[in-house]
Amino acid sequence: MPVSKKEISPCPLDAALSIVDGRWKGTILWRLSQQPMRTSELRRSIPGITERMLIRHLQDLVRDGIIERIEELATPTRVRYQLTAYGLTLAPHLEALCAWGRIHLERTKPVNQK
Amino acid sequence: MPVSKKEISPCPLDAALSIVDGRWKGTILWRLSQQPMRTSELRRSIPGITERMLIRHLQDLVRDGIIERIEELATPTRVRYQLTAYGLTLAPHLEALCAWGRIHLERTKPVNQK
DNA sequence: CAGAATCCCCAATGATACTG
DNA sequence: CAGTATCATTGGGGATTCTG
Repeated sequence: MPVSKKEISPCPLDAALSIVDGRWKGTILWRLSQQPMRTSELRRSIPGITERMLIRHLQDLVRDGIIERIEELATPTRVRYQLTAYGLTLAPHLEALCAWGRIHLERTKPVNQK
Repeated sequence: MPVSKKEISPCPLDAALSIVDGRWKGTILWRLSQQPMRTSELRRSIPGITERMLIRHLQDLVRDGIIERIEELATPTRVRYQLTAYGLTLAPHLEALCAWGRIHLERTKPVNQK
């Protein structure tokens, strides 16, 4: 039986990583950890993402309790996404990784000196 | 042209996440951050992983400079893998995530009370 | 024992059109 | 604007076999 991706390893690191597992989740969380954003703002700020994946990932993150969906009252539907209190407990670790990633990018950059 | 997975987003968080992106990389790094291990030890300690993916992921991590491959002198080939100095700079962040993951698992556990 | 080489499937992602 | 519904594609990764 095909085991769903993260079930056979009770490794807590995998549990955490599964939250950000998805082509665009890292980027999305990166933005939202800076400030709450509306759906269209997110889409525009993430070049290349499709509407489908944006919504899908946002729903995943909502389901996991990391972000929350706020409907603003307006005639054209307006929705804002922002980190939850729980999401805020994860954010610092992602920021740390982010800082490491910056160094990693510099370290890697010279390679693509084509 | 199909953009290779992590190129279009210069998001440093994604850069860091790409390192641990792979079905078993989290688990592998988790073990190796505890202690250096031989290939067969790793395989035995990670139930479910196939030889193919173990080797593949190990090679990825070596290429990324996170771990290093040490050939021990012995008649039956013996290889040991361990974190590099660079990998050691990443380890603390993974451990932090790991700690968060433990909490997350507890938080999630009640759901699977089948 | 460590690793390479094939074959192949399916879930994740993309593209696109549609709804309230 | 936010979200849904389909269909097509792809590459990650599982199963298996082979080599030194």
